[in-house]
Amino acid sequence: MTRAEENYIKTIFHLGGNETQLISTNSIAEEMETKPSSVTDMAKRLAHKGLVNYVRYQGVTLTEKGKKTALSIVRKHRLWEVFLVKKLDFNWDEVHEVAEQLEHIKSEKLIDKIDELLDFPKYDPHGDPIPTKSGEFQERDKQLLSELPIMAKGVCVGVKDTSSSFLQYLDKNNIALGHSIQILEREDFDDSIEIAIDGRRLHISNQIASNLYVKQHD
Amino acid sequence: MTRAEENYIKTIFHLGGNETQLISTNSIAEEMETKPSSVTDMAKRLAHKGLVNYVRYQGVTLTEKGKKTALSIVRKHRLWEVFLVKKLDFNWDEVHEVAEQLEHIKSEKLIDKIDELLDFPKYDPHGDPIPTKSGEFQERDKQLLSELPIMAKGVCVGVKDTSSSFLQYLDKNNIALGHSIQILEREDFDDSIEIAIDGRRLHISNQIASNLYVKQHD
DNA sequence: CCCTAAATTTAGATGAATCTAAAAATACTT
DNA sequence: AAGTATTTTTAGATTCATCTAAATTTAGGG
Repeated sequence: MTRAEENYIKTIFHLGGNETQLISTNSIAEEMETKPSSVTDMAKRLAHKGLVNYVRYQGVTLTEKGKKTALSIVRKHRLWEVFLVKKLDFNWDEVHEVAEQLEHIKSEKLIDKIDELLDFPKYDPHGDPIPTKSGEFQERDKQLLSELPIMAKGVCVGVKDTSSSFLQYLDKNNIALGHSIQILEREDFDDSIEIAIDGRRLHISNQIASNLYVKQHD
Repeated sequence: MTRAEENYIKTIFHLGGNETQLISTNSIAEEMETKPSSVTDMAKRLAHKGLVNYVRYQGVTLTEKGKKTALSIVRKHRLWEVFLVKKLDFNWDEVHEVAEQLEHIKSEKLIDKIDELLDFPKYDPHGDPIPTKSGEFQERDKQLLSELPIMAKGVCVGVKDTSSSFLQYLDKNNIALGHSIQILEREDFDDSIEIAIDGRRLHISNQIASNLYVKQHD
């Protein structure tokens, strides 16, 4: 598999690879910042290799083989992210681009050893689950903070946006995975919310709240 | 820089990149298991980028910029090899291909952190020196075991051949870097030698002896 | 249900990296 | 010094991954 092929497979997976619904060439192109015509070309190539089902003018879905490939890449990406944070003291906002390169290293032994060195982590630094070696993978039970009812409590378990600027905002405001959050008030006008976190009160916009995942508890 | 360009620069360096003498396209092609015509093409491209001096029908040498690039790649390769052996328990005969991929990862911070994690090693698992971040690099004082005079003693400091089969031969016979070796006898007929190592006596062929580096002592 | 707008694909071009086969330059040899 | 052998380069083709511009298909609105 070439690097480009792997990147397409990964993108298709992120765009809904586990479902049966077709992913449009346009959405792939947008996500990858490339042109739809390039996606069409690649869709044919991937279909030829048995990694996707391609229906002209409709879109693509991953085959079983494609899903397996995607999970293996996602596994590598997320394990490398954990490695960078835990072993090399990278901050969680600077791991993405490097992991983007490391995920293409071809050595089963290498990634298994990294997994072992990290003591088989279940989640990456952004709270996303890490597929197992055998390809098991389950989304965590979570919801967006913006969807939590008023007065409800939850633990911060992940982020939707992983951009540097968002993660740095969270750092600056001392919001980290594992923290408990309670929604105190919701402003009707702009859906901004007042939260309690770590004994502090904080006012955050809806844009922030709709990029933070929490797991509700009582 | 593309991966192919980096690989050419690295090969030219290994073929005598520090000297002023021109490296022939043929020797590069042979080393890289590619065709001379491909090398010619790439030589032009690299010359255009200011990484090599290319003289038609004569060969190439690295420019200062090319040397700096080569040292940076060699540094990455050797640091990754140390990482694989020291942190992930790879054997020294299985690190080469993986390091060959890892050396192309583009992140200055990553390699500096790896360097730090390993406590700034000076030599890779095969005894080759690791260039510093600033590009300082000096070959170790060493000679081939086959060139040591009779009764002379030396410490094993490196290997010339890094193939799996050679390294596994050394493992099997308990010859490792750091061991002391004395030459007891040399057979005129085939230049094989009898050595003392670790209080054992061992008979080794000239082919083995001429792939093991030692530093002579008294 | 037709017609336009949007999405998608085709056709043709480009650049990187490679190859083969033929031509050119250099090196050897007598 | 001439002729042959070797090395190196050129020319032309191929594959991957991409693009632009034109053509085609699908979808939505009156």
